[in-house]
Amino acid sequence: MNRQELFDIAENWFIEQNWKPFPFQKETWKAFLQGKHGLLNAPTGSGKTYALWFPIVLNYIKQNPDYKNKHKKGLKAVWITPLRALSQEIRQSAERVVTDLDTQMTVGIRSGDTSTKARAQQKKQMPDLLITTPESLQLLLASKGYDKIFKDCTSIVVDEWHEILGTKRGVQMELALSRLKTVSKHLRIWGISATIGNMEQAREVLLGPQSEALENSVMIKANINKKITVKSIIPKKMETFPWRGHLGLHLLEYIIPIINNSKTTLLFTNTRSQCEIWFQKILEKHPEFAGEIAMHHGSINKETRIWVENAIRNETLKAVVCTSSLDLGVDFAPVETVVQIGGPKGVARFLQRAGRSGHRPGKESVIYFLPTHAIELIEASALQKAVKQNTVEDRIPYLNSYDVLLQYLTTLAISDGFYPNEIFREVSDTFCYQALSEENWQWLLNFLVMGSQSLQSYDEYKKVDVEEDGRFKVNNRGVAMRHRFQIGTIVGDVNLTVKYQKGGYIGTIEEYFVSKLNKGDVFTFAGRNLEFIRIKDMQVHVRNSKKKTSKVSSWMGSRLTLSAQMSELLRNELYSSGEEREKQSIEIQSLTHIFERQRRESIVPQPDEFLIETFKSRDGYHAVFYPFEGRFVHEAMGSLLGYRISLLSPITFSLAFNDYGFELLSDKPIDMQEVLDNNLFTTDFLLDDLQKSLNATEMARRKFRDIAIISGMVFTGYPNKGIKMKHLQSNSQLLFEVFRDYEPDNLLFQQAFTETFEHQLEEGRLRLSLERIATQNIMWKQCEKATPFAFPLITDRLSREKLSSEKLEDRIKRMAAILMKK
DNA sequence: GACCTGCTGCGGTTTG
Repeated sequence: MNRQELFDIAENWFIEQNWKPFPFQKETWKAFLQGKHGLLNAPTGSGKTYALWFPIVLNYIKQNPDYKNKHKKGLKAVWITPLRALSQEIRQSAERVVTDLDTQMTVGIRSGDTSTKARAQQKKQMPDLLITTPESLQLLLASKGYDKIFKDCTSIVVDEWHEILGTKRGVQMELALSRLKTVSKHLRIWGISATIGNMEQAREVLLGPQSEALENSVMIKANINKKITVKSIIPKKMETFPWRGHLGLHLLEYIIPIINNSKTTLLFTNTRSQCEIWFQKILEKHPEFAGEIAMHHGSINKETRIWVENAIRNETLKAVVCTSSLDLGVDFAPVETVVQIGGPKGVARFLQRAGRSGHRPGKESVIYFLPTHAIELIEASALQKAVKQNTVEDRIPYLNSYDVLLQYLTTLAISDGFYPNEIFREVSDTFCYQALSEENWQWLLNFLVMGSQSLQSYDEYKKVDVEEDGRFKVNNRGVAMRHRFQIGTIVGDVNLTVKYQKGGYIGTIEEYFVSKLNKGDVFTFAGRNLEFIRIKDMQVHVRNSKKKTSKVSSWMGSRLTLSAQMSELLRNELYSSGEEREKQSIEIQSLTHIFERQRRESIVPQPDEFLIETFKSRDGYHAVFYPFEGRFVHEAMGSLLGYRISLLSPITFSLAFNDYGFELLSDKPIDMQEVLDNNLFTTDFLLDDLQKSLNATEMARRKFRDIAIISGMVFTGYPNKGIKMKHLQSNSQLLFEVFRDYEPDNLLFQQAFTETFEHQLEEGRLRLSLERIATQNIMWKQCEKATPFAFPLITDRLSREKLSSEKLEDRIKRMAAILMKK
């Protein structure tokens, strides 16, 4: 069958379905059938699965003209999804293509949800088309004879590539692909990605920089312009609208008509506790919604979440309060309206959420933005622009993640073993390890065989043997077993399960929250009021309570920072406040009185200006700086500046920071003129000063915990045996200290610092923003008291507390105490 | 003078 004939089949199929073939699908089939690799830039709900299942099956037909009589069994294509929950839908589209084209191909899913028995069965006879996760793919690479499984695999599709690109799961994917390129001789690699800023780089990471695959590849853009309408909720009485805060409850009544006027509404909150509070408050103020609204976040029991998802689909719910747990996942056609409560911190996240509504081709997406404090209205205005200009963030790929590489090498060593030369070539073709030196490679190999220099006398770190023919192989079954348990790069927090005494799981909660509770205390979780009874076997036993309570479960998640794009948009909106009123957005207009007050007491900076405010209060001498660069950069810049000032004359500061700026507070006045004269914002010796200024070691220590687990140095325990937090924490800490004292050139130890600077403190952005400040005029204003801009910062006691090592130790002690009790 | 903080995701024998 030639290509044209195949093409006709496909086209007819589309006509029969009464679907209009989108040009991008034809384009994809064409490129695929020509043997090209590619990256398909298409949003969810655009028929992207058909765009690839089709050519995959057509290609099989092409290679087996007699396919109806003689079906050739064996794995032909692998579809990678980062979310197990998406597998079913992907399977359905595959099955439809397979049956409609009248082949006998089989479709299967392999993930953590697949039973052990089914997995074993599956390995004996692989389905033709397999849907799986990055982790399960690695587990396949960890089994003997994996090369035979993948020998005739012709295609691998990485779905939602933008989601995993900037994560260690992405690195894991790069490594798997580097192996499969060799094992599967006729492999086509395709990625599917939503629009991101660095689309070209996304392709490079997927296929390998300077690789043959990249040369023989295409980028296909679906160009489906979705109409998105953003509506900001602007309080009628701005005068009483708070300057700070994050819950946004004072605007609760504004969303009631929105919920009433729409079939189904999703309310996105930024944190799980915020989600709990909003759910509770809506019901409290509007009991008529009882049974019609629900809640969804990552700590709620899975069954409940699935129930909620289905209820959305069946249109039995009016509204769901949720966190980003509903960002991705099953498409909810009935969702008409989306509300974002509080700043989404990034444009992509906002668009993603907007796209959850109006999920039908040609339908408009509507998203309401509910600000939680005054300055967030500037963000609202910025988001309006962002949507118009189609701005989106980059996803920055990881570089040199030695921990993931060590895990991967161990994976290969427990299956068939590997020859270093062959694997080195493959690995150094990936984006992540393109700069991997021969010397570091040797270090890693040595680490596998000997443990590191300082761990040589401990046998548990000697995992891999070198065979006579030079093959690296794990021969210890215990090592192999434990490694399989621990494949993956997601290191979760240790949580306790919350359940009723007579059974019935409600969800998970952090130990630190429970540690604050006493027997009989009532707290809100998963929308219920629960009475705390006891902790037993890592479980929190509770019973329902009618008592009122103000204790709402909270979790210590990672903190979101304003993205670089959002920051820039925000600054631009701020500058626009100086323009004529007609040119301003309604959000900026609504802030007029705040801007006026800010101008009265200080200034609103213009593009060429950098604002510093100083004033004195009961608490001491305040110096507030406004780079508008997001909290991470401010944390770094604040400590950097504090350190540099203290070099001029001894002085101690406490630091506070938020997304808009940072504050140095001291009991002595700062000689600001001296600060300005000494050019303290310079990028010279940046890294060095940063190291000295903040507790980089403490931050790195926290990063190291993940690295130690991913690289396999610390074992997280057997399934269902309960994880001993104490051990986990202390083991990785112990290793960290050993390396710090005896082996500072250890690559994993160093990686902890690299990750701290690049990912936590965003050194690159810090540098850029310092350079920007260098070109601006410094506007130093000596104020009487806190200005509207300064107010949120100086009252932010929470961010002022810098994490100290004592805190961590306290935490471990508490944990140990709990473990001892049981 | 305004203030209830901190997301998501996966995996859990193999081999004879």
